[in-house]
Amino acid sequence: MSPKSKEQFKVMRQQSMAAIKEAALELFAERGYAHTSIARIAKEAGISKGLMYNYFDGKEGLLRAIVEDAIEEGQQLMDEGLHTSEKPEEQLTNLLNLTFKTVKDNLHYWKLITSLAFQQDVFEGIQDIIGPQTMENVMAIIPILEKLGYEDPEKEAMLLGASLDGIMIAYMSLGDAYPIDDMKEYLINQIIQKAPAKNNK
Amino acid sequence: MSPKSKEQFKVMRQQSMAAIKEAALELFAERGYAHTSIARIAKEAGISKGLMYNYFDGKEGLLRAIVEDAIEEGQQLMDEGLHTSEKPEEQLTNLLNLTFKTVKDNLHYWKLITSLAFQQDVFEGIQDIIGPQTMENVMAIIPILEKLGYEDPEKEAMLLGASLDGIMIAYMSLGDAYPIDDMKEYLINQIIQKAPAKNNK
Amino acid sequence: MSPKSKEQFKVMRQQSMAAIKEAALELFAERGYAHTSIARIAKEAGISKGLMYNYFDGKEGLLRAIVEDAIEEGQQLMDEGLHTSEKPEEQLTNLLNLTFKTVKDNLHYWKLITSLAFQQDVFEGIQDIIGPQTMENVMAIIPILEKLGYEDPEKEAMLLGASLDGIMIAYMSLGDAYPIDDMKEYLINQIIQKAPAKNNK
Amino acid sequence: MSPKSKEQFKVMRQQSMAAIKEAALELFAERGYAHTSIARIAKEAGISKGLMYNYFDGKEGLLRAIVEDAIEEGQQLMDEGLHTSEKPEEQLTNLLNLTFKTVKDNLHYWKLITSLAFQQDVFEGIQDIIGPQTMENVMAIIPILEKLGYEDPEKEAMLLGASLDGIMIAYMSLGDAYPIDDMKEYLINQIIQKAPAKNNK
DNA sequence: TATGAATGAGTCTTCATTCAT
DNA sequence: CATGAATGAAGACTCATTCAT
Repeated sequence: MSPKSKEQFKVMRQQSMAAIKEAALELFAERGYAHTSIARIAKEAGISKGLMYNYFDGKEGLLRAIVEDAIEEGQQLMDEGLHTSEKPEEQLTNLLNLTFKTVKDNLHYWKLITSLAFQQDVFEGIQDIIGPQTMENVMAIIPILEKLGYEDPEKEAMLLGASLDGIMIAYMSLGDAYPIDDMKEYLINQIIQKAPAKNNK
Repeated sequence: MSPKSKEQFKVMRQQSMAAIKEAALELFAERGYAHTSIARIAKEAGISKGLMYNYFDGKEGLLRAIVEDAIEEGQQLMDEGLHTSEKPEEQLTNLLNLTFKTVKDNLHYWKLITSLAFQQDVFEGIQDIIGPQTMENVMAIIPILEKLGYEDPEKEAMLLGASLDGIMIAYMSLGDAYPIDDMKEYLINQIIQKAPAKNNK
Repeated sequence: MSPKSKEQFKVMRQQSMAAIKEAALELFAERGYAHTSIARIAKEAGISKGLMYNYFDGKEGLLRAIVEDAIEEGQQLMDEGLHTSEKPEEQLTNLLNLTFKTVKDNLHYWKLITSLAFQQDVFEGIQDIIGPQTMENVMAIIPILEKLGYEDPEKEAMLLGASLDGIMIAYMSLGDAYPIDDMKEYLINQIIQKAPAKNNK
Repeated sequence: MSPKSKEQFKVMRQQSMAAIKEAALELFAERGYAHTSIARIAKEAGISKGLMYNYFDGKEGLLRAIVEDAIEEGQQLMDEGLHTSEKPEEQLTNLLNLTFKTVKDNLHYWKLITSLAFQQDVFEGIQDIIGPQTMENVMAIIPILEKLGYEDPEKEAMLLGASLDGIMIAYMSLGDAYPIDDMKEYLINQIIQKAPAKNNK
């Protein structure tokens, strides 16, 4: 009733929601959305099944909330990466380094996102969130590639986006058996070296 | 005196199996394995639920049969592509053209295969079939890239494999909104052009 | 069309029916009626599922046919046992020896009959066959026990019947771990020895 | 603020479990395990199909829980029967009276146990519970028979066990048409009378 | 706010039986 | 007479969701 207890409730609410999302994220990513039960999530999060329905709009709503979090976080990091330097080589290097770091640090998020990306059995709302975001990321890279002298920076950006997706998928599938750091270095080098250099007056 | 001949039975069986696999392939690819019910497959294939169990070892067995078909077909095409020319540029061009054509012609297969490739909720046996096959395809490209003068053909092959995966995924997600043919041309050109040319004499 | 082929058909018919009953008996006895499928019986008997329905009235009809065979055979042996001697001790000994031998030689039959005897989930017709037969066997022993001097031969016959049932069940459950031959000797001795001796002159 | 208390939940659980076990016991005993469906049990118990799975590990788990209850109860009564007197005749009389009373009072339990005892289509775990228990009961009787002067108390105990089994089966099959009380009296008398009397100085 | 008992629709799977040939 | 493909009803089991407290 008192303002203080309202504040306390809010904190508890946040904690519970975070716990639920964290548990669900890990389970969705590792075992798949369909094979993860609400009961299991609740158990892992240390709360009751019923409580989940106080905070999220069912299982689907929970998934949506997680995906939205992931997108938001991804966007923030992408923005940071773009504003660290003026030199396109460094911008690109920073951006890719950041991308790889982010994926490695938040493997659960990316496993989930990627697996949802082309699962048609997932609720439509989710696809509508993921698709545009990918587009945006590609768009952000175009100016950098332009400055590097690429004649067709749109295509190169799309190719880079596809390569990144492919590398991430391999990494997610194979785990540490995949030489992701070597691939990162190789990818960055290739993009910078094959760029028409003279443009860089 | 006149029971159905063995030949007749064989034909019936093969027709039913084909109908079931065809219906299941489309549904698995478009709606996902988990969200496709046996009842739906049977309805789509025009047979009863029970008949599926005469031919396949449950839902999982059906999936496995479909995947094995896909792998087998993919392998055949890959082999063909490698033996059409001696020039590495042509070999690569042929191989990639063939790959893109195959994927476009058998979109259901590839959607399914790709979606399974990093779905954790799928049975282990399936993963064990898909993984090695991908490896083999990458290995087959290494010698071609070597002849093209690449210093690190293994890495370049892995990068190419990843790029292909990424392009295919985008195409599968976005459909004809994705300029897959342009991407193919661009990819082929890039790989050939950025190859250390002098090696070729 | 010719008489000869009619005869041949009859022989084939008998062979097929016998093969089916034999296979079904073993499977029913060892795995239970409910857990034995028609498909399995047909496979074991080396015939097709459909053929079974030419000879028997479904799964239940098959069971009934087998039980009737068993009852008939049991009755024959019981009759033989009664007419081998005039001395009640020998009659009893013969009868029990024969009973034990029959059960051991036709374990499948007796396992099946006994398991059916107090399974309420079995079709009513079956119970109606088994119950009276048991009664008859008990009745047949009464005169022997009377001659042995028992004051209450009906009760003693019922007790003997119950003991036999119990021993058989233990043997069927435990197999050769149960000392059935020792039990037989012991049972026969007990019945003869505890009989009021003076009658025996 | 006021969720249901743990105590309340516990009561609810126990009520539901008891209702389920009670309904299942009766149905299993009267219609057989295989022919009793979960749906029927739920209907009879007045709960939903799903609830059963909250408390028991499937149909088999339910059966096991019931059997374990029966075994436990049986063991308790057996222990009581042994400690009421020092005279072997009275001990035996008490034990058998108690056994018959228990069976009559808990007919469902004993029908179920007995029918399971030699049903091959029942899960192995169940057999492993029933077998040893039967053995124990037989062993407990040996010392009493020894005191009564039997030369071979092991065999006599096994015979007694078998007779009891046989009587119970007849009673279970025929119901009140079987003179179970007369049989009890007769059995007790026979065992005591045929015992080598002089031992009893 | 929080709990977890209860629900019931939906799923996979089995199998006795039918039937065209 | 003989086959085995095909059927479909029935059963066990799962799990997202609701609700009384």
